[in-house]
Amino acid sequence: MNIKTVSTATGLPAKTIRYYEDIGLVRPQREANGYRVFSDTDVHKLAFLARARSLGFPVENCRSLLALYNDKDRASGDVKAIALSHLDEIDGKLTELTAMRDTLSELVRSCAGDNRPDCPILSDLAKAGASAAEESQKV
Amino acid sequence: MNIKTVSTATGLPAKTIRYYEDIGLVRPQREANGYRVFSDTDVHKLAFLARARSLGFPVENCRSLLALYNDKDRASGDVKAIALSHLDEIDGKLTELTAMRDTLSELVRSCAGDNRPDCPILSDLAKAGASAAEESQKV
DNA sequence: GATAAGGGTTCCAGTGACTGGAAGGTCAAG
DNA sequence: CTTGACCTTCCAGTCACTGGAACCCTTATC
Repeated sequence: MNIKTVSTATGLPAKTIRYYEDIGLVRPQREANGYRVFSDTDVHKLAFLARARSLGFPVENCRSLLALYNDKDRASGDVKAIALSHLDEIDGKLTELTAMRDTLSELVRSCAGDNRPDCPILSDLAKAGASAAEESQKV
Repeated sequence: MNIKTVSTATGLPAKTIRYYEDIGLVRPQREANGYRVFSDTDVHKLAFLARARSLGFPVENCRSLLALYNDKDRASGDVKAIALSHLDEIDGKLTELTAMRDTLSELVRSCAGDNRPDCPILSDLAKAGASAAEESQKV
């Protein structure tokens, strides 16, 4: 299998597949002409990676997950630990994004959005107490 | 005002403030010794930027917002347009992250997380139909 | 045999928004 | 005169690709 076929099969851009080889996630064979040849195992690995990435796992987590997948003596606890910490990460981002959306949608709601210059959005951004200085106090 | 003071006042790391100067968001004066001197206006600008960034606006949006803020003949509609498109962006990310979290928390829930190797998380990642190939079909 | 289309290859640079670190200049206090 | 806390610039690294240039290989067609 050449790279284009694998790209179509896994949904990963060819560039990404080459990148994954660069960082040692897959090691396809080479033909005499230098072309990569992917085995079914390679394709399976890449599909695994694509799925893990689509769940937002960082590449280094994907590497660990792949290693665990290939380790028949693994403990599912190790896998779960990675997943849990990633879930935590996601929950943190969700909290942050939700706060942003709430603030922002309120600002958008309150802005006339016409030809006049008065703008509650800009007023909010400029208002003294709202800077990140206070945000950082929280931590 | 020197950079440390401004950093404390705005909550922005000194490195970030220098970076903002690099990309032309602020233009502090210089003392004879080469030190940056920030006026109240500079500090106000930086606080504005900090607040806008904390709402997730990309730096280039911040630049536009700052320009609109300084333009007394602005139309609030221009501000609102930027905010709306950013809100859209955020909503997209929220949707994506929520989907990830739902999938992931279900997987975590179903995994024993003990010393045995059986792991529904890995099974899911490895399962054929779930690759990003199908995800990309949706688009 | 020339050529064009559609593969493949490598390598370099850029993305966003910083962040870390090295190497060195400045300043006030003791 | 030294210490320590400032300040400066510049270079490299982050993350996970992505774009593009420059070039090679294969197959089909003229």
